[in-house]
Amino acid sequence: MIERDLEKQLDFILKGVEDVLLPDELKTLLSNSIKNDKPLNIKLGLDPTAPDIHLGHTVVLTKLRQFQDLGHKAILIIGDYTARIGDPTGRSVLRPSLSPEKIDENAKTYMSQAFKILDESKTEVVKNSTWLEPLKFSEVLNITSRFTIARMLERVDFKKRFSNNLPITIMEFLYPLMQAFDSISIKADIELGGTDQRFNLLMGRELQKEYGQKPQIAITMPILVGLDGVQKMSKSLGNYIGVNENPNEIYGKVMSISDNIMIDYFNLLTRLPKNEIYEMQNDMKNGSLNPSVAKRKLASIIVENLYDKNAAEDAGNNFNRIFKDKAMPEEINEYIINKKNYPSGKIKATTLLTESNLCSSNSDAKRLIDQGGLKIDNNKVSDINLELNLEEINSKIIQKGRRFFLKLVVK
RNA sequence: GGAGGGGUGCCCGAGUGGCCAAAGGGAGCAGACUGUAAAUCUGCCGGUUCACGCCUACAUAGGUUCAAAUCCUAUCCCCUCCA
Repeated sequence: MIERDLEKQLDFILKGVEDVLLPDELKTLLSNSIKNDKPLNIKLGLDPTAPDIHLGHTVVLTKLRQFQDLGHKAILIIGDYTARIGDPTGRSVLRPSLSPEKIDENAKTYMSQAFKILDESKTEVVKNSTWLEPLKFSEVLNITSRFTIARMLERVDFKKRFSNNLPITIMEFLYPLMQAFDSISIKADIELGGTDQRFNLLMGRELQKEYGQKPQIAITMPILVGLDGVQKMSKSLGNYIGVNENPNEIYGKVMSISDNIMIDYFNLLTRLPKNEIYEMQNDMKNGSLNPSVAKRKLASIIVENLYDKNAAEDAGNNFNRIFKDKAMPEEINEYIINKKNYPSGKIKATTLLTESNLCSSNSDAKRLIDQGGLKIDNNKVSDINLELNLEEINSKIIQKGRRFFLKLVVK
């Protein structure tokens, strides 16, 4: 079951990672696992604080999936107990705590999305309330006695808050310890996390040592840049691709990323071998590979990962149809016009655009027409004041720019 | 508790009485180009109007002025320093 070739394993494991603590230990760990044919416990903890995930979150999931592919055991920890505190990482204020119901609800949607990446049949899912809830206070004391305040304050978030006289609750101090305790409970060999998790991952090592376990290897993954190519992918910045978006949308959004962040995406979001990615990079550099071809491949892989091969193919075809052949997509949303609302039997083109939400205002609609961006049944409209006869436009297709289509239905 | 700085359009940010619907950048939209929804270039980018204009807008509420984002007063919020 386990990939026998150590170099091959390393090749996949190290692809795209930000940092490994410690690389030498990782090597021996892997070769022992191969020798004894014993899969490693790969830990990934998720706090179900946000219900929706985007590609940025899948970086670490993809890495975990890669471990699964290599024959290791993925253990996904739902931080239902830790979520009650909230990870203080990157926070300058105390997180509002979530109700257990909300956490449960989040966890469900979170999981269903995470399993688009992970192989569900090979994933062990556990809630950390399983062991954190029944923990005795004496045990908590035992854990806390092994760490000092100074050690905790090494952490930047805490240090900043402390020196700025912002409150840090003792509870928050406990967070990294709880996460560390998770590692003990499942006997983690390797824990994955984002770069910001570095401190927490290290705590796991320390505590494992204290408990006489072999300390875990910590592997951190870099932050994924968003569609703008500059800032990190995040929902609030609007530069994200949601895991639940439809295939066409995902495909198109991937095609809209800058050529120069493509390789990062290949490294972090696909499971292609390192050398294949390297080759593509080279070929693009020397001109033998057109970047658009590579990007199509990327888009297609990402859609396939989240859906399936067919969806990826369809999305690719759809993209060709619209942007290469400049034709219409296969499926077009309908927009229903209610005759009753237009007793004259006519509707202004601008009104239609705003009513259907293609444009945000009449001025916007006028601008669009003015700039030559409106087509009705493939004919460019250039008259701002154009009035359309309801009978005539039934089942016709209006197009805004290159990407937005609506099929009119007059009822 | 004291001292100071600040709140501007979707975001960042300039503007300190009229030339301000408000520089510049980003995002967004459109056009050109392109085997890319890449890059690049061009235009647009509060609402309404064919247009002149009008309306709404620079934290909130009042006020001074022919005229305020800009001055005054009060209120709310944010930040920095001191205690």
